Amino acid sequence: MAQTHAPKSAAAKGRRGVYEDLRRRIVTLDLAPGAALSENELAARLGVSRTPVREALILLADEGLVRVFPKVGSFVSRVDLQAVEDAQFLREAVELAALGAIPAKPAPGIVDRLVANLAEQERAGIEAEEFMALDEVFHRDLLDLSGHANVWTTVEAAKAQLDRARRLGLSLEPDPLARFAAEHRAIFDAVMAPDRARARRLLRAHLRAVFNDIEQVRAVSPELFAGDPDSAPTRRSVAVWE
Amino acid sequence: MAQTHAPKSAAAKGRRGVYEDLRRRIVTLDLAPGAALSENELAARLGVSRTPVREALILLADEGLVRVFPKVGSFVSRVDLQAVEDAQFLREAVELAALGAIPAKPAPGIVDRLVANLAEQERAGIEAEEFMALDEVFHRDLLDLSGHANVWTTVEAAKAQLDRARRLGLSLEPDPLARFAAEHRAIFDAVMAPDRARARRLLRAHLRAVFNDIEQVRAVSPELFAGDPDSAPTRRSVAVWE
DNA sequence: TATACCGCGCTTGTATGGTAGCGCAAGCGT
DNA sequence: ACGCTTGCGCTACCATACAAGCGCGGTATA
Repeated sequence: MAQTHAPKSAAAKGRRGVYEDLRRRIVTLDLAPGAALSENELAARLGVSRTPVREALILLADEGLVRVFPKVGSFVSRVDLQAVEDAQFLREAVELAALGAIPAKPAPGIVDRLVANLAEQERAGIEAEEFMALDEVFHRDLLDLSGHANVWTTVEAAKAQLDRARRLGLSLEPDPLARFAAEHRAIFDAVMAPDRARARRLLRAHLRAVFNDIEQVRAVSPELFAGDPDSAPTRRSVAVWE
Repeated sequence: MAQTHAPKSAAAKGRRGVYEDLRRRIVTLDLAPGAALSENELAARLGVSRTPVREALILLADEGLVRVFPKVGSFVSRVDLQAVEDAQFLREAVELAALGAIPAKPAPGIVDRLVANLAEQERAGIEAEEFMALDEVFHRDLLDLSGHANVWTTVEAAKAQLDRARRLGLSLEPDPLARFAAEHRAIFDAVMAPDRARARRLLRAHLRAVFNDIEQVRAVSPELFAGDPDSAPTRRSVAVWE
């Protein structure tokens, strides 16, 4: 955990910058579920005042990635199985509906992007982080084909819940990336065939693959999951030598 | 427009109170699309400081009900046809998917609530506002039957976009409430039959009924709709004698 | 030793002050 | 009379100060 000394964020300041930074660190598990998020500490570390930090936390709380206990503290949300299941349900509903709304002649520009994207995914020796980004764009473009690209923001929020769970289980399989890429390719082919029924079946199976791993992770690292839905946080006093 | 004099909101203060108050006034068209929402003015009118007002506006902007132009002003979002269509798409996808996830033996408690709700809807001489509230609970409970009640928050956000459009067209039909109630009844009967295919068909038709009116409204009151997607607001100087 | 109590430090929530930026409008130059 | 410039008032944005509340930890007490 390389803790750089002072300002730390060369990226964009302001509410937007803080939001994006925190969100990225949460979904990538750089900030573990349950971690404390003190407004003061974050403000000092990011080199801004409490205001933009606080506003970013409010947005993240609204998104379900942060839990705020008034007058007590703010924390990274633990992985709630019900929340993951709900996110899965929402995403599946939207993406499958989008499949049915794709016109007979899809927009060529988007199709080209998807083709290039798939090629990148199948590149040998690709890193997990890069693959996740490509995965995101793939599903986004798939939604874009239906003409409802704006709905992505909603799917994205649900996807955040799923991604945390997915990353927990990434190490359980030898090479999941190649499998995901193959599934993406199969889905794309079915869409372009066009074979709607097959596309639906494949996409549904692809989306549901997440749950295979998550239960195993729960057995290994139960502290990352929410036991009591409304459990209160606790405070700890630690002695330091400055 | 009865402008009460001073504190105006006897309801809950704080961020939550301001948010709920503003949201209610926006979706009920009490605050018209395009209306200016000055932090200072709202803070003064609601009897709180700018901070909770600002935070509420941020949440509303994230929800798409408010548009913020930095250093210029905040305004109630105009009705964007694309946004309405996207909200429709999302809601349809989720609610139809929920229909498919309803178990063979639905939870009796929820069913009882639905039965009572339908009876209320069919009451003679019911007010529009009260009916809208019942409509909300009806669809919420329908989602609850599938076991994914938490997804309602997302549907609710989409519904806000739709409700504004719907209220604009409420006066175009002699008695739309009775028709809505009848459709609700038919959907509920199909769900309980159970006849999934019929339920799907009826629910889809019910949800899409909104668009029948909205185009007519656009012809009558174009200023409520967004022309240019990214049109900038303008400032006006008015002379007053205090 | 076990237990009730009270204070203190931390937290978020709210209020207020200062800053930068935008758009209009009046005023100057042409 | 027309176009450019400059000033002004407003805005949202960020920083800071103040207030209120919760929970732990030490202390006094049974």
